[in-house]
Amino acid sequence: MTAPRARRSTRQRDAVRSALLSADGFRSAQELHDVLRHDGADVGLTTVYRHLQSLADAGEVDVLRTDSGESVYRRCASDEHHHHLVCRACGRTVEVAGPEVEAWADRVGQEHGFADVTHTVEILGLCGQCAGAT
Amino acid sequence: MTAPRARRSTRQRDAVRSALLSADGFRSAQELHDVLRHDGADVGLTTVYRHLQSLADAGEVDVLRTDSGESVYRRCASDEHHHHLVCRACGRTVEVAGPEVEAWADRVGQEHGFADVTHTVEILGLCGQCAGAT
DNA sequence: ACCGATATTGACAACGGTTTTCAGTTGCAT
DNA sequence: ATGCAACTGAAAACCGTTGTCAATATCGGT
Repeated sequence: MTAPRARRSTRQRDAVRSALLSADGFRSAQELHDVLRHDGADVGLTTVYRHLQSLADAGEVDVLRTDSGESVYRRCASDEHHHHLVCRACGRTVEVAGPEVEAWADRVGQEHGFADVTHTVEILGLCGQCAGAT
Repeated sequence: MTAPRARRSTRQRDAVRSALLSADGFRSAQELHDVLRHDGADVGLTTVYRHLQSLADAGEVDVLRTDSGESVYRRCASDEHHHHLVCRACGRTVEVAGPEVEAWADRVGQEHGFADVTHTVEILGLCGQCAGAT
């Protein structure tokens, strides 16, 4: 519960980071855990959860919630604020900017007297490959 | 698991419906259960979950996921596709339309070769009352 | 290189929301 | 009224996630 005074670099943390890097879409903690085990990295599931959380807190990874309620993580190329176009079938993800959406959300908030306005915007679809494979 | 062939009208289903109607924002299953019990309606938690799910499937109520991962439900005034401006503090909700956002999402999907595109858009903030009560 | 302080790890248990189970109850068509 | 299928709800199962805590690993100081 007490916050660490310094962050140490460990085999496990690096393993989680690299597993994220080798993924091309959002992955759940358990999926990443499986990948790591398959690669022989042998990192505890608890530890995977902890690092994902800490990386998310640090802004190194983006977090989304699936319809089933589980959290999925992704190391995004852009550090800027952006949104995602995600393939429902394979998880492939494209990072997209949407200046007009940002403006719209802020304006709507203001019009209704809301302060401290944030928003969540995600686009789902079937990517070219998955749509073709019908 | 087998789908019912007919839907019956019961005291419990009506109770859940009316509890939703008297709420002005999104409510969790457990909150609704508490309200019902407080009103002497005495409906089982399991039953509340079942009806919320069935009402959601029928499109009678909208469902959102909170940050903590729990589902919250609301009977919306509009049957049309719309989004929500929700107060982080009190849950008060305003239904908003966003034609430009719809267009933007569709365009982004198309540009990247995605088919069957849907989107989720929610705006969060502090409503006038809650922001003032700091 | 060695030490000691302390951050990290991981098996396991606990947690919280949601779903399933199943035996008893109730609505509704006949 | 009667029968059947839908409905109910207490309890158990489920599942992702977080807390516990003893053992271990890291790293700055020596």
